[in-house]
Amino acid sequence: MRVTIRDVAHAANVSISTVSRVLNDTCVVSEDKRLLVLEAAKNLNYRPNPAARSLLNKSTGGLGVLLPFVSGEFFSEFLGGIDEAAQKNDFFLMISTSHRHQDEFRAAMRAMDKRVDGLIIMAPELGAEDAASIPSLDEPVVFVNTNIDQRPFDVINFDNFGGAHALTRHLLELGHHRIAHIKGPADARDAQERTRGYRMAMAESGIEDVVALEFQGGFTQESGHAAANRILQMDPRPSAIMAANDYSAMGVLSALHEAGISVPKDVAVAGFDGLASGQFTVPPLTSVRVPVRELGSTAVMRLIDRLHGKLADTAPLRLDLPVELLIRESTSAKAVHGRTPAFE
Amino acid sequence: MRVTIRDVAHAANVSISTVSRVLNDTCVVSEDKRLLVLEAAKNLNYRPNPAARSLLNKSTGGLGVLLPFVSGEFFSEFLGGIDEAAQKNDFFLMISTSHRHQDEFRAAMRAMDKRVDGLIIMAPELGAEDAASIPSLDEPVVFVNTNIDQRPFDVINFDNFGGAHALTRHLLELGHHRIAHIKGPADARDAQERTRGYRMAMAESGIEDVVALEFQGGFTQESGHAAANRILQMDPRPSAIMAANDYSAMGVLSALHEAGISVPKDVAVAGFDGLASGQFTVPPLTSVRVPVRELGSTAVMRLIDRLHGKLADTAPLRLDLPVELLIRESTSAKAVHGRTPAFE
DNA sequence: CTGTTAGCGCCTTCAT
DNA sequence: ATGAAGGCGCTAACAG
Repeated sequence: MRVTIRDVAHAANVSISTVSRVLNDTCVVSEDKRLLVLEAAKNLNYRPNPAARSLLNKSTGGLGVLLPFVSGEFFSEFLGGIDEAAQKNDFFLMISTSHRHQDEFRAAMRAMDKRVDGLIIMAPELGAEDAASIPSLDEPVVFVNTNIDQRPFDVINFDNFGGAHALTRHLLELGHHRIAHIKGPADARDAQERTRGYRMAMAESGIEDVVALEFQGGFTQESGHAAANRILQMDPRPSAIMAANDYSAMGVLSALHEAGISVPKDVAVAGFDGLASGQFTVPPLTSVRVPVRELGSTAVMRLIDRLHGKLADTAPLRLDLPVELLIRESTSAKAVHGRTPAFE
Repeated sequence: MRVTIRDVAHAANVSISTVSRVLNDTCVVSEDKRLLVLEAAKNLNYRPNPAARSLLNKSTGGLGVLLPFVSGEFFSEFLGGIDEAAQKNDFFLMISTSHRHQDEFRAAMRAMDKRVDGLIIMAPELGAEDAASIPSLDEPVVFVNTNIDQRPFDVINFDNFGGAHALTRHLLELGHHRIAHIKGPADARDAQERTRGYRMAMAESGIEDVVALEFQGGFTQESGHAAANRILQMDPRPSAIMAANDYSAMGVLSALHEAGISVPKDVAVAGFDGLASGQFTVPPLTSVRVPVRELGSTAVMRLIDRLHGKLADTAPLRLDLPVELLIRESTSAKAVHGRTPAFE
């Protein structure tokens, strides 16, 4: 933070406004002075101070991303999509995590405030109270994988309900009736939607009392492992397990392996998310591919459109990205490939 | 218009400086005015503008992270470690990627400049020319997983050489002699170190002409797959393959699977990085666990110490974090099943 | 075309 | 204890 525009002006024997004009190419400057300025700036290794600039501009050139975690395949892919789109549009990225905690969520919001031009928020567990505090920000916000029904924000989600419905139907069509379901975190709306899809498909098949088949999980491998062990104690034992996400399903696989139970012969297993590592499990995991990367890039593009004022009085976006059934060996020795049946 | 300190001062019937003093708790203010200010600030939802503040402070409260990619298990875990440590110390995070391209690397450096108080840079492919341009920054820098021999920066690496050496010895001790090696990107120093460890162990075993056993890879699954197919055409065929990282090794596993070759019975396979998903491959992958998460948090702590001036005239850090051999079934059936290895 | 001037929002001496 | 005034580095009027 040492060499300023003033130093450059002095070195080039011009005024500071001329320097500014040359560097921003904001109006015509005589060629000789232009070169002089460029030369001086280069020699002095001058780099404008973005803080000073954004004090005038009211714009930072940055996008904020607030999500539960940065690690894990799901968030990692999401960030990849965000990063690519942001870089392509010359925005820098500020990233914060909530760890699904309200206080960290608020702290992150505070930290991003005015340091970025817009926010992308993923908070599946976001309660109504937090949602209410969001309009206090000046920046436009795009929510992803979050259910904010009542507010005028752009919202981009996956078709969690449709995917879970299709996945459950897949199991039903294989002849399974007793399909246990391992739920995600109770407060996460995406998890709730998946459970809803499960229940709907079961109900459509005339299967009552699914509640007895539902087990609490937490989107983690450990929770899936624990739930599987509880499921194994049921009598009669379910012939299939549909976990709310792939990590849980991987926990299930390891629990079944430990118990000497063969998949899919004895018990079929399915996950959700379509993580790349699901190809490498034993056996490869049936799942629902959600377009995580695309979710990120779509959110960035939408946000940038808003920032450019292109969407000034457009109605808030409400988009559910389509998901895709990935049938692998964990449910059926025969692997097929297909899109989500239209359930809208 | 956004609400400024002036609005608060007006609403509370005090001067701007009083507001500043109350909000920053910078000197004693009479209790009644204090409450007045706090009240007004709350009512107006006043949030100080960080740009204006950092113009004076010359500090932003942020850390920059520059790395090749954000997605993938390796970078994802690294970011997790960074995020945790940064959050604990109330620093926000700016993240940019180079995709291993020089121009993107420089663009990212420019974007971070002055927007953060310090930088963590992971650039295994960093050439001497780029290294030369780095001192032009005013912020302190900690390099991770990067070899910058000649410059006075803090550098934290893994013991790539030692890990590769130990891993190769493990294969040699299992009785393998013809051990093929799939290298990482030619310009990546961490990959080079791993290759060096491989060569050293081979040489110590009296095995000459290893160059014929080395194949170019690129740290990706696809490159590992392609290299494996080339290896399979060798005559005599190597009995073991040591890949420069886990992703390559997973590509090898799939190529061998396609070719109907059994692992580890026909060919043993080993990776490097110790990714979590290596537990789920068929068979589970022998690897070298590198403490990625710890690398991130250590770098943050070191950087913050520098920022606090605690390390004013300390010599630059040069630290190699220890790695750990993870022996799984892809090299030795004994690891999981408790059977005698077939080679003996 | 170019230089001078007035802020952007805030903190920090200075006075009072 | 409080208010007024002077920048931080930069851009955007406004004159010349």
